[in-house]
Formats: sequence, structure tokens, C-alpha cells
Amino acid sequence: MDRFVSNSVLRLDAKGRVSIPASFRSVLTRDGFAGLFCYPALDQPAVDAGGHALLAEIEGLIARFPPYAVEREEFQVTLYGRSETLNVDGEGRVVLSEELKSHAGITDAVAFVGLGHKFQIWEPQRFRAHLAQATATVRKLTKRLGSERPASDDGARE
Amino acid sequence: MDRFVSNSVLRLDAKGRVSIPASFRSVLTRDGFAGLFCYPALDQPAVDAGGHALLAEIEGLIARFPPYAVEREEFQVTLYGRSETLNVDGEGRVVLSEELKSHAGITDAVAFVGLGHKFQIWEPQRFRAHLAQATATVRKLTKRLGSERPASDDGARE
DNA sequence: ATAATTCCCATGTTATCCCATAAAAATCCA
DNA sequence: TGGATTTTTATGGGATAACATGGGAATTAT
Repeated sequence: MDRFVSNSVLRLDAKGRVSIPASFRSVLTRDGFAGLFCYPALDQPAVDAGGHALLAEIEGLIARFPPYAVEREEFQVTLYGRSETLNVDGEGRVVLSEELKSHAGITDAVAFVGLGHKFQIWEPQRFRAHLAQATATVRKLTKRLGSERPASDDGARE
Repeated sequence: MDRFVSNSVLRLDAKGRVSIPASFRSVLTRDGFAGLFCYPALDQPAVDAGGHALLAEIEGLIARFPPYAVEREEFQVTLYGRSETLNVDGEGRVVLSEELKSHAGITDAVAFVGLGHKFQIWEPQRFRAHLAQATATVRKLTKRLGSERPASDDGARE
């Protein structure tokens, strides 16, 4: 598997270390990125994290604006300027900076959440609320999509 | 055969393991996916499961939305964030996570239900109810279709 | 020097590997 | 054809490895 999927809650130890879930670790290894690239999520109290695939996405985002465009600089500052590459210890653990922890409201435990090409790190309770909300929205949207195209997916209406 | 068809009920052992039906296993092997990709079904108390074909379906759903759109993120959390790739042991068994089991109400046995490109995992009794109800709906629909067009296939499964 | 960080090893728990067995299905063969 | 033999399946259980986590010692920064 070359994608980040599923979610799990892990605890920080007394030194502030937390294990990256083994399945995420293996994706990162395959991705070939040394360390963990991360930054505060733009519109959520969470940390965005990943490897080369995430970097590529950001590059693409920035490349949409011509060089020296004001927006381009703003994206660069916001994304590159606030990002950091955490190093991973021999046991697959990282320590989040104060910056990242306070942005996400993290204290003693975190939820790792796979999003395909990247993953997010949340304060567990906030994540549960976020997930419930997102799931509700998706249910509504798929129902609507389902009624538009009868033949395609078998999302099993009843 | 490269599709998941028919259904069968199997029991979980003391360690929570359950064999994937042999016919499904051979489809998965042909599909080439290592492990079993699955997630809680959006609008049913069941688990959706499969391999690359199912992943492709999810990708398609997400690709409908432009990058960085709010809806896209919501789909990613709901689908990637809640899905997991279970690994299959040498005997063709998987263990469902607590998350998946509680979503489907599974305790000590499951019904595997082929749906073509994917299959579902149900609590056996719930599945029987669901099947009865779905069959009734299909009968009505085929009757209506039958009166429109002379050549119909028979809707009499079960 | 002192605090913080990183490296290295220890440990409990959980999952997974490997082999065994019983039932069912497929195959063989007189 | 029909009964015996082999093969495939489902399931059980003990041994083993992986994982998350904790803590001391070494290293680096302040």
C-alpha cells in the first residue's frame, strides 16, 4: 500500500515522543523521505504531515501562480515558512514542536489520520468531532450523487 | 471469475479471526492487492471490502472534487481516514478492527456478500433482513420494467 | 555546567506466523 | 457409478515477531 489510510490514537511519553503508526511508517519509507515533513493545517486545528508526495502537492499549489505574484509569496510563507522536518528516531517516533502542538491543541495523545497522499495529526477528541461532521456531509453528498447517476455505483440505496 | 459473487456465513474464532471465502480470496489474488482493503459502508451497517477495484472507485469519488475543495477533504477523511488494509494470514484469514465490527454489529459470525467489484461483510441476521427487503424492492422494479419492455431477465433470486 | 535532545536497549502487549486437525469438496479408479 | 483417496477449506492453538512505550546513558546545544 502506498497510501496513508485508517486512523489510530497514540500517546505521547514523558519526553514528548510519539510513535508514528507502523503502517504510516512503511508508507514513508517507501516514499523515500527521510524524516517527517509537517506544518499546521491551513483551515483546521491539525498538523498536516507526509513525505515527498505532500511536498509535491504543495509545489503544485504554488506553481499555479506566476513567479513574484503576491499570492505565490503568501503561499510560500504560509506553507514552507511554517513547515518543519521532524526527525524520526530508531523506534519510529517524533516529537512535535510547541508550535504544532498548540495549533492542534495537542497535550498527551494524538490521533493519526490517513488521507491518502498525506496524513493529519489531531487532538483525539477534536478529531472525533471532525470525523462525525465530515461523515454526515459525505452521506448527504453521496445520496445526491447517487440520484443523479442511477447506473454507476452500487452505493445500495434502500 | 474476476468478480465477487454469492454469499456465505463464516464464524470468527477466539482470536477474532475469520476466513475470507476461498472464491473471494482467488478474486483478490487475481486483483493483485496485498491484504484486504475495507471501510465502514456509508449508508449501511456493513463493511465494504475489496482490492484495487474498490480503491479505484474511492479515488473516482474523490477526484470529482477539485483539489483543496472542502468537500474533497471531507471525502478523504471519511473514506481514507476510516478505511484500513487488513492483512491476510497464510490461511486466508483477517481480523476486523473493533471500529468495523461495531459499525456492522458483528460479534461472532459474519456474512460475506459478493457485489461484483467489491464485497460486503454483514452481521448474518442483519444481512438476511436486508436481503429480504432488497429483494422485495427489486421485484417491484422488475415488474415495472417488465411492463415497459417485453424482454426481461427474471428477478427471482433467493 | 545544565538542560535538552538523541541514541540505545528493555519490556509488556498484541498481532502474525506456522503447524495441526476436521469437515467438505473434488478427483480417481475399479 | 459409487466408494475410496486426495485436495481444498475452515478453524484451533502454541510459538514467535512486531509494536508501542519507558527509561538510562551518551551527545549536543545553551
